[in-house]
Amino acid sequence: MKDKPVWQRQRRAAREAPPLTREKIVAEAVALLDEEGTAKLTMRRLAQRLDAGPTTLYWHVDTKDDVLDLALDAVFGEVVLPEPTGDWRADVRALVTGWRAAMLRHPWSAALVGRPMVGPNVLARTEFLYAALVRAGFTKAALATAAHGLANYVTGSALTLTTARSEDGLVAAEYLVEQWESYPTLVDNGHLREEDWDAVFAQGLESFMDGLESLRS
Amino acid sequence: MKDKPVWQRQRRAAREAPPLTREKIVAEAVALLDEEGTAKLTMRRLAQRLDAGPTTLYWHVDTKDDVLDLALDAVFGEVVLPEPTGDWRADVRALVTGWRAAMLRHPWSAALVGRPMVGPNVLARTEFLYAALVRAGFTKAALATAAHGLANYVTGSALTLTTARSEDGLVAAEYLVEQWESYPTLVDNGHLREEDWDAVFAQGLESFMDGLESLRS
DNA sequence: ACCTGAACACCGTTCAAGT
DNA sequence: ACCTGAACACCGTTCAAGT
Repeated sequence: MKDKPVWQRQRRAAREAPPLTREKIVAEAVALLDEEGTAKLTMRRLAQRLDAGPTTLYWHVDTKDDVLDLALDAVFGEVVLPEPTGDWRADVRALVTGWRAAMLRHPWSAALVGRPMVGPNVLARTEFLYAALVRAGFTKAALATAAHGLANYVTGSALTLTTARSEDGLVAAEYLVEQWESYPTLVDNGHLREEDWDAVFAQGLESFMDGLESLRS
Repeated sequence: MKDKPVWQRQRRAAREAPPLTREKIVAEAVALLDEEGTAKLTMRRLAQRLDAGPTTLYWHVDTKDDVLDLALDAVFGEVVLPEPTGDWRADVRALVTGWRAAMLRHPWSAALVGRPMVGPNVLARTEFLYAALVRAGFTKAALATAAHGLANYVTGSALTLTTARSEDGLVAAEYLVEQWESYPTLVDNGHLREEDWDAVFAQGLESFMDGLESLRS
């Protein structure tokens, strides 16, 4: 029986080296998004970076939206789950600060929040948030208010900040200044020209938690 | 001199009837988005609805993103600017409630907030918000905290709600229930299964404003 | 089980040309 | 001043076929 020609053996070896997995696809998608942003994420370009044919991805994933969902959940995987301390405000603060930091490291992520978030990493963090609030004495409507309010606050803050920092955002801020006559209060108070976003975030979080105190039972 | 043939005169008349304007384009875009959602908005389909060639829109608008920016600003145009009452909480509550309602009437709008919002309608509402807060005694960092926090709270709430109500959102909620063992607190407390979203929103808003009181000077 | 190429039905946008 | 059609350089996704 005749042996296979060299080329074929080389091809096989080369191909066996990196068997594509869903994990690799997601990791590469995150890298692509970090480097070039949402608009540049294409199934074809993603496949190219993985040395795969453009249609190969569809064996591991059903659709491009799947890739985005998985990438977003991967970002949440970076959020460390804090050790519960017994102080609900400390627990919430720790979680939510890490949550925001992860989104800021991946500026494309905040804008993806308009899709249902039921990935395991998201749910684990949300579970922690609920658990911390339950321990603090929030129940029923008050619990829903606190949990959704806090989650909305973090993601909203992250989205506002990444938008403001984007190229378009900086142009927009300059454009606003030119319109002092129409929007004096905005311009005089530096809307979109904030410098210390971290402090704004932290102060708002404390204020919100202050306001939630009276909802505990 | 020979008169023009009939067909030509008919064509002209027919064409002169609806001269395309940016306003008409935006109105039609909003209608299309309301009916079919963001994914279905296409320059070609939009043009078709306006009885125009696919490339005609580009005389009135530079890019598809322009259309989206204009459509989003149009939504904010529906938010009525309340009469200032002297009670800062009443003013903020009125503004922010109308703001949320407008976004809920156009469920696609919340997900568009990741672009810089410097349209005249957005800015007028934001100016009102800042002015109300300045009247209430917020300045500097406290003002930025209150303004951004409240804005993030509204848009975040609207986004969470429209996402939860979407087709994918309902599927996601069912999927979550199946995972009681992994996320007991979430499932037991009806995360994503909220019924009275209006109450959750209102209670969170009051809590936040409670917490902001101490920042006034 | 995993990967490929060809092909389908679309996209946004440009531009020379028309009226 | 406003509109058009043809054309370019892409898309996401399907599917029969390969190994």
